[in-house]
Amino acid sequence: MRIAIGTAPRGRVALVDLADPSQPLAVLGPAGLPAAVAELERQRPRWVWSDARRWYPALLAAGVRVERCHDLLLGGAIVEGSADVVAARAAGAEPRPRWLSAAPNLAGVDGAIAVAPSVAASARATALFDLDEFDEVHDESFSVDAAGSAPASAGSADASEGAAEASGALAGDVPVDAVVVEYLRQMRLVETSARPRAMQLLLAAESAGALIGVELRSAGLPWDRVVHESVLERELGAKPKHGWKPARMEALALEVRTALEQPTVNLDSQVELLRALRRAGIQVASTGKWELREHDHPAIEPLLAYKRLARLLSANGWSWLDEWIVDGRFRPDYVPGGTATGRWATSGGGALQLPKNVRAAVVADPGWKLVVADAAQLEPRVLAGLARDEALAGAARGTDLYRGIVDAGVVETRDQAKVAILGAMYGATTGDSGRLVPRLARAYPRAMALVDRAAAVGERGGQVTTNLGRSSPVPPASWRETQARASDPDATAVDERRARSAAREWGRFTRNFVVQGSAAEWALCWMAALRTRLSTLAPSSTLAARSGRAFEAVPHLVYFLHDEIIVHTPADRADEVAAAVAECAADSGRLLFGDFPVDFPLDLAVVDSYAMAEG
DNA sequence: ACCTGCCGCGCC
DNA sequence: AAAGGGCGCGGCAGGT
Repeated sequence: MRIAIGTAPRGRVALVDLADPSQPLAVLGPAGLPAAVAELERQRPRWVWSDARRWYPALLAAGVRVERCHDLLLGGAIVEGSADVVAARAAGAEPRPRWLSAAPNLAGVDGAIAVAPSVAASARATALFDLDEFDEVHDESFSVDAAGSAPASAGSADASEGAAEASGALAGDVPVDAVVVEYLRQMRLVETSARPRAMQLLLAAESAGALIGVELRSAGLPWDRVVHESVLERELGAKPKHGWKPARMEALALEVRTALEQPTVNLDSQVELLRALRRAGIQVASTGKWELREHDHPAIEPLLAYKRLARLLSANGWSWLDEWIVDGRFRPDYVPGGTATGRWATSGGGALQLPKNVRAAVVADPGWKLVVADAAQLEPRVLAGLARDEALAGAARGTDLYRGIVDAGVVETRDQAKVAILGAMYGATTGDSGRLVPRLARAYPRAMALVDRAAAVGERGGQVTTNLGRSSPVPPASWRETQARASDPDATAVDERRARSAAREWGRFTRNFVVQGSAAEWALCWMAALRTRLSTLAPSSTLAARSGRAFEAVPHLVYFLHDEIIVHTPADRADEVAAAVAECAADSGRLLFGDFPVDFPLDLAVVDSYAMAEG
C-alpha cells in the first residue's frame, strides 16, 4: 500500500491511496494528520511525500513513527542526476516539477523546469480529482477533536516549526495531486532505468535515511553539560565574562606577541598574523598549523596552542553549549543526501565535526548505554566489492585491512598501506603516498583500474556512477570554458596549464566519488536495516515506558557520521543491539555486493560515554 | 548593517 | 607528519 500526503486547498492536508487515486482517503486539518497516519500505519504503507523534513517532524512530535516512505525531493535529485536514467528521461520527456529544485544538489541542474506546472497551477483542479469537492469528506475514524484527543504537539522541542505552520505555507508544501503525479513519474523513470533494481534500492535506502535524519533530531544525542563544561574549563580555564577571552588565551597571546616582538599584533587576523610572522623572520606562506609546525621559533608553540584553544572556544565553547544543548540533548539538523556523493550534511551545530575532545560529553542516560559502531576501513572494502577485486578483498578478510596488505607483502608497514590506499582513492601523485600507489596497482590491478577509469572520465568532463546508480554532477560551465579555451588555436601556455590542472582536479573528484558515494550507500543500507531491526526489539523490561514520547524505553539511533552510528539503548538491551548492529553490517554487504566475498567488520563498543569508544 | 569570498580547521 | 576527496562553521576582509 502506498499513500500520498500533500496539501489541499484552505490549509488542509490530503491523503491519497495510490491504488485508487480517483478520490482522496481523507482531507483534514494539519492537527488531525498524526492520528490519521497512526491509524493507516497499521497497514504498513509506504508514505509518499514531498520531503520528510517537511512532514515527519510533526508526526514524531505527536508520537507517531512511520516504517517507510518515498521522499520525492531526495528521489528526484537522484533520478534527475543519474546517468542510469538518461535514456528513460529522454524517452519519457516528462517535465520535472519546479518544486523539486529545492532538493539538495538539484538547484543548478538542467531540467525541464520551464514547462513544469507551477505549484499554484497544480493546486487548482487537476486530471486526478478536484479536492474542492471534498470539503467535508473525511473518514470519521481519522477525525480528531481539536479540543482534546489529538496527540499534543505542544512541548515538542521544535517550537519554531509549529510557529511556521501557524503562519502559513512551509517549504515542501506540495498539493497532493502533484505528489501523486511526481511519484508516478519517478517510478516510471526507475522502471526504465539501466538498472531498475539498484535504483529502486537506492531510492528506498535514501528515503529510509530521510526518516532517520528526522528521527535522530527528534531523539537527540544525550549530552552531559557538566562534562562538557569541565572539558572547557580544563582546556580554556574559567568561563570568561561575556565578550571576553579566556585568561589562558590572553596569556598565550601575550607570549606570542613577546616572542615575535610585536606587542600589538592581533592573532585572530590572518593578515596581521602573517605579516608579523614574516617580519619576525618566519618565512611562511600561510598561517596554517601544518606549515607553522615546520618552523623552529619560540613564537610557534604558544601560537599553535592559542589557535587550538581559539578553535575550541568558537566551535564548541560555552555559547555553542547554550545554543545547542537543550534538556540534555544535542539536536542537529541533519540533511540526508546533502552532499554530491550522497553523504549527509548538517545545517547548524557542526554535528559531523564533533571534536574528539568534546565527545566525552556524549553520555548515556542512567540505566542506558551507548552502542558505538564504526565500519573499519569502509571505503577500501567498498572499492574491493565495486571492482570485484579478489586480492583486495582477501587483504580485507580480517579486521584490519591495512595489516592484510602488509601480510600480503605489498608494502612493509601498516602506515605505508594506509597512505597508499588513501592516495589511490584520493588521487595522490606526490609525496610518500604517490610513491607507494604503483605498488598497490601491481597487487590490486582491478581496484586500481576502477578508480583510474573514474578519474579519466572526470578529466574529460563526464559523469561517473555509484554502485546503486547515483551519478556525479557534470562539471560547471566555468570548468568547460576553461577546457575550451585551452583547445583554442591561440591558447597560451597558461591557458593550457590551467585547463590541465582543472581537468585533473575534476578527475580526483570523480575518482573519489565512486568510492565515497558507494560507501555512503553501504552505510545507508546498514543503518536502514538497523532501524528496522531496532523497531522489532522489545522495550526494556526494567525501564517503565512513560507516555508521550516516541523513543521511551526502546533502543534507538542517536547519531550518524558517514560510517559510524550510535544507538542509545536501555542497558539490558545493549548486547542484543550490538549483535543486531553487526548483523546488519553483514546484511548490507550482501545486499550490495551479493556473494562477492568482502567483509565489513565493525569496531564496536558498549559504553557509557562516547569518549570511551575507541576512535 | 548586511553580504560574499576565503582561510583555517574540525570531522569522515 | 602532510598529500589527495567530501563537508560546515566561525572569523576576518573587503565590498556594498
